[in-house]
Amino acid sequence: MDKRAARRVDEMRAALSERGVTVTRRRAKTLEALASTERHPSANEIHAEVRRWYPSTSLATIYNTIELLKEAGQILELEFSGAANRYDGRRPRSHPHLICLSCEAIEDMDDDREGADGDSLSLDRVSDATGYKLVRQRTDYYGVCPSCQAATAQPDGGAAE
Amino acid sequence: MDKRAARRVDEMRAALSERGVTVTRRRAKTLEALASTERHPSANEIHAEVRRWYPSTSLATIYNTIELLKEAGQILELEFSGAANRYDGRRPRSHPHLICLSCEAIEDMDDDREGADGDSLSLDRVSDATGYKLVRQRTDYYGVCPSCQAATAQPDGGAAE
DNA sequence: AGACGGATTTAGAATGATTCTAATTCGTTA
DNA sequence: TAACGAATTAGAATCATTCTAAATCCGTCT
Repeated sequence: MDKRAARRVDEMRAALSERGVTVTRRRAKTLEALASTERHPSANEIHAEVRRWYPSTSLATIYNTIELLKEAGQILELEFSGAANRYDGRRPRSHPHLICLSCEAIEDMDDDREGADGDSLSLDRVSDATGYKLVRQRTDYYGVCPSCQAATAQPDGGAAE
Repeated sequence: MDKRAARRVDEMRAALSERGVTVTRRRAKTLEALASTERHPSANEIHAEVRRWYPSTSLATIYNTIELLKEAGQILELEFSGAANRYDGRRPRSHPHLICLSCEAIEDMDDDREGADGDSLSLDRVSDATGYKLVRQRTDYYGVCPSCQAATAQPDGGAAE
């Protein structure tokens, strides 16, 4: 686990403790799984990871922990109807994602130098304009990622279609 | 059905026919249901509407028609994991929505005078910046709509919290 | 150490939207 | 009318998520 992930785990831990939630060993592993990947895992993938340490862990426990993290505002849930939801535990504030329709990869769009509150500013502006009391936003771009494009490219390498 | 809805139904019809899809009576009613409401109905709601004319209509037929419309780029699908998907048949191009977490209403955010291609410009820009071949985007704002705020307001009507 | 109590966890059942399947019906054309 | 392909139906299947009741864990007190 790199330094950034460790810092993130500490933040999540603190946020949970603050709400009176015990951070059990399984929960700790769940936090680690979330903090140490860029891949936006599904509940199943987190489950598989936690199971490597605690093989008896039930999927319900993973969902339970995810729910607690959501309540604490420490995780971003990306909903899909056909497929499993995906989770971003590294950057819990709303931010845009790039979603590959071919390989289902999900990438953060903003780079790491996110100055101040770029996002919430916009939330506030929209709240003012619409009268809604907004709490989060979702912005996602759907398409085909560069490596999937390469994988399906024509042999002649020319311009597409 | 107002003029705008009628025009929209014609567009959808044309788009389907162009692809060799027969527009049966059930399908026509489905188009009408989609074109004549601002409410972003779920498959179930569309089903209920179509059933008023053709009571034997199966839910599978609705999903089938939705699929055809998606392929023709004539409908916007808003996915949710816990709840049913909602559909926007009036404005099939990507555009932002306001989603009320309390009453589940979904409102279009842009007003009607959408000049040219505000959206796709942004899609192109992001495509260039990321190398993705993007085909659509999703932008949604989640919060509590004005009328739900009013419904839960304190009796004294003072500033919140 | 032993007992207690509340929180956590488990396994499996329940839920609900969506998709699939096989059989039936419909519409058109000959 | 017969025949064909497309559309439709009812119900089963799928699958992520949530629920439930029972079992387990863990810290605390005796």
